[in-house]
Amino acid sequence: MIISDNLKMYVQKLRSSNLRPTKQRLKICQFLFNREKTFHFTVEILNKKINKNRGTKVSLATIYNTVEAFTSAGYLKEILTSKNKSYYDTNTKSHHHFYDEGSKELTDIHYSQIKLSKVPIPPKGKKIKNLEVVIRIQK
Amino acid sequence: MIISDNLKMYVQKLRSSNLRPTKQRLKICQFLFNREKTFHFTVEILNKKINKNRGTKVSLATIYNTVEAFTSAGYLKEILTSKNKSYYDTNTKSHHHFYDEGSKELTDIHYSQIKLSKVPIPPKGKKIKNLEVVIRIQK
DNA sequence: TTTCTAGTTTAGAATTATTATAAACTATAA
DNA sequence: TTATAGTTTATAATAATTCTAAACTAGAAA
Ligand SMILES: [Mn+2]
Ligand SMILES: [Mn+2]
Ligand SMILES: [Zn+2]
Ligand SMILES: [Zn+2]
Repeated sequence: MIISDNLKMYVQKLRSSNLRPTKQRLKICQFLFNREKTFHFTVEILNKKINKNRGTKVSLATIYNTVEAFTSAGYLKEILTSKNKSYYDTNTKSHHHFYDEGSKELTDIHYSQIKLSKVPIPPKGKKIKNLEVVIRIQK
Repeated sequence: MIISDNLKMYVQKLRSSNLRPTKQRLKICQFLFNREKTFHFTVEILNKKINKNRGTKVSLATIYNTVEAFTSAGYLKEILTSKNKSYYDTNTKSHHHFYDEGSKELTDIHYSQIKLSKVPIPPKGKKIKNLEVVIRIQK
């Protein structure tokens, strides 16, 4: 197996978070992070894509474990949008989304594209943890 | 059984939506709508409250059916906030929420308390269905 | 008032997404 | 090379919700 440059990069990235660079994790890194644009996905989608072309299979449990590990490490962000499925995002910067109720797909909205000119003060003792907007759209 | 005035009102309300005024639905109406302030709940919470004091029990299936029927009829609104549990709201007007990640409770924010001075145009062919903000708070 | 029937309730089974378990495997430090 | 903690995996368990089908009932019609 030829170790490409970006593979070496992912090995470092994983090591820096105390995650061993296993072949499963590296395969998932390549798939998720070796791309230009933001990728939004559910575990179901990721599992299908990773295991599409036959070859060494990555188990569903490992897909779940890895998504959880990458989220904890800050490589992925969870987007709360749907009531019965978790969505994840390779764009970990603070930003907003369109959520298409028909196709069930998320699209990025750059943080500066929404301006909140009035925001209420949270109840005392509480602070705002997250203020990212999900705009629900449909045909 | 004495039929109180508000019970008669709920009978009409249900009939107007082609829902038969069964004793289960009326009990749930009394509990949900005979109050001053907004009530936010999950099916689990509603089930506990309705079946707290022993007496005639309403089955969990009926709680689910009724919440679904009331939501379709426009008497309840579903709030998408948590990844694995549905939240409902007796306040069906357009408004925003604080969601406390600790207590997992929703609090109303009046529609006028948040001002969005810049909102992106949705992709062509799509229109905005809902623009209600959930502000996640914690200690 | 009685009868009829579509609508409703219910217990329990099924489904879906996710998490837990525990045995087999493996990266890597010693 | 060996030891071992971390990882993967199949499978079981769990939690929320939906489905199923039999029993029940509201209310229209006879
Ligand atoms: Mn669910
Ligand atoms: Mn779940
Ligand atoms: Zn995004
Ligand atoms: Zn509310």
